[in-house]
Amino acid sequence: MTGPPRQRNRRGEGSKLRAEILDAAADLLEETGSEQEVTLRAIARHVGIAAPSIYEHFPNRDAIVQEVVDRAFIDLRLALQGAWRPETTPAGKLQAAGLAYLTYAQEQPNRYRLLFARRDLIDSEPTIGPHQPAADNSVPLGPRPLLPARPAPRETFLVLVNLLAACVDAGQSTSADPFGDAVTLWIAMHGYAMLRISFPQFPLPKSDEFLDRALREQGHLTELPAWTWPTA
Amino acid sequence: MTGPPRQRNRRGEGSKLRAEILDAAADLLEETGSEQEVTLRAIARHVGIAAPSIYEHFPNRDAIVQEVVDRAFIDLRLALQGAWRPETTPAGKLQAAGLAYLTYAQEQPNRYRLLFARRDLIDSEPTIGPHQPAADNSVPLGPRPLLPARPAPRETFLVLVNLLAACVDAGQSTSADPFGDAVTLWIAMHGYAMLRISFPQFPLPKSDEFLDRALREQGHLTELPAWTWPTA
DNA sequence: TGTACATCAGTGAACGCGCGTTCACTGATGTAC
DNA sequence: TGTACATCAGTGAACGCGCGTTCACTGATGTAC
Repeated sequence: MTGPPRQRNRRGEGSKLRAEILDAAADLLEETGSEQEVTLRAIARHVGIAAPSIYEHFPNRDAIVQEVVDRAFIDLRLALQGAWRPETTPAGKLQAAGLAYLTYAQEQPNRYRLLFARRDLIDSEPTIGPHQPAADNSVPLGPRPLLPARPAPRETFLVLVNLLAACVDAGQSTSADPFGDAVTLWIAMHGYAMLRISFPQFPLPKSDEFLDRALREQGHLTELPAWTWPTA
Repeated sequence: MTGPPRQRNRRGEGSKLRAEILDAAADLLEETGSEQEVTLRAIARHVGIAAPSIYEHFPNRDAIVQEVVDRAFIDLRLALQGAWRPETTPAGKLQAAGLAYLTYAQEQPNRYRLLFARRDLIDSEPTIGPHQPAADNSVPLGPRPLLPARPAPRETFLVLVNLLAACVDAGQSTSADPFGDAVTLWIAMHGYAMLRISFPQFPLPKSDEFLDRALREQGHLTELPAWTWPTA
């Protein structure tokens, strides 16, 4: 460790260091792009503390990474839910959330990739729900029982489902299967986001154009607001 | 190292070990799912040799991983190109290649993920080509100059472009921009493949249904052969 | 055909490194009286 | 107000481990004569 010794937190403020550790881990992850490089000692260096100090706040290295991933999913969900103004129409909300999704992936590519790369998350992720029969639009969108194991991915995806269902209710989408169409929409957005991360030089369409096309073709949206702000 | 000592190769057959090393590295990668776990010593253990023996055939660990990635891209391209019978129509070829793509990703998920996860590949991948004006269908599909740095990803993608352009020529696609539409098709297939890998339990559509929908909507195919073999 | 020797595939021991984790500790902060 | 003491945030040294890489070597395979 270099530099002047760190000012110690006062009594009762030990949790400040906990937050600093998590921030440092998230920073390191985004910088290095590799979960393996987020070592306990690298985190400690980044915060400016001795490595054993971390054990006051986390039982082991993996607990830190786990919490970083959970926070990343929550941040993504909050980004989607905070993307629109309250008075916006459902279609405008879905459009804004979609752009927020692509923007999140583009601005924090390594964090976004990590969301889908954790083996434990992959293995434990339960079925979100069966395909709903397309007879009516009554997708079970209310509060579902939260399974204890990592609800974050499910909750994030359900934002999309709910928004699309709201479009149907408002007559702005002709989707007969909002759940299934939200899945296809997600596939398109994920594919776009991942390819853009993997090959930044590849001539992908612009994100707003791609998103509008996906909303129309995969989400069966019939009315889409014009873009009023510039996108990449 | 355990077990009986390995039978040494005869003179002039040293390159057999080279192939074994590459195979072992590919196996390890698919088993562990993590590039970092493909250590030089783990490879040596898997082959049944002493670790330094590898240096007879590769300058260092990274050269092995690099070659594994290159081979994976080539294998994917060969899988696409070997997917159809010679007498198949262009639309049938594209359909078969698309299914081969999704199958490759599903059967070798970690290998597929690695294709898109190498930082050096990402940074060095040059622009494949600009969007072509949609005025005519003359996408430059002939042999392009192969840039020395990692042509494998480009060549693989160009298989899709060429197949879609052939569909246009044969009147089986109304695409006005085969290059751009192949990009969108690739986005859809990549999104499907990656989500299926990340969340095997998630209720995605079946791969043949998804593919046909993508071929129609993204590829503007007008005629699609019926599936004559079962898919997952 | 026999033998001395060169070649070459592969080995074993060792190196320095960064890692996660443990342990006994230090010294400033706050509290009891 | 002063002082002894408990608390608690954080430290420094050390551990065993697996890693990539190096080095001098071994011993079977093939060749020259």
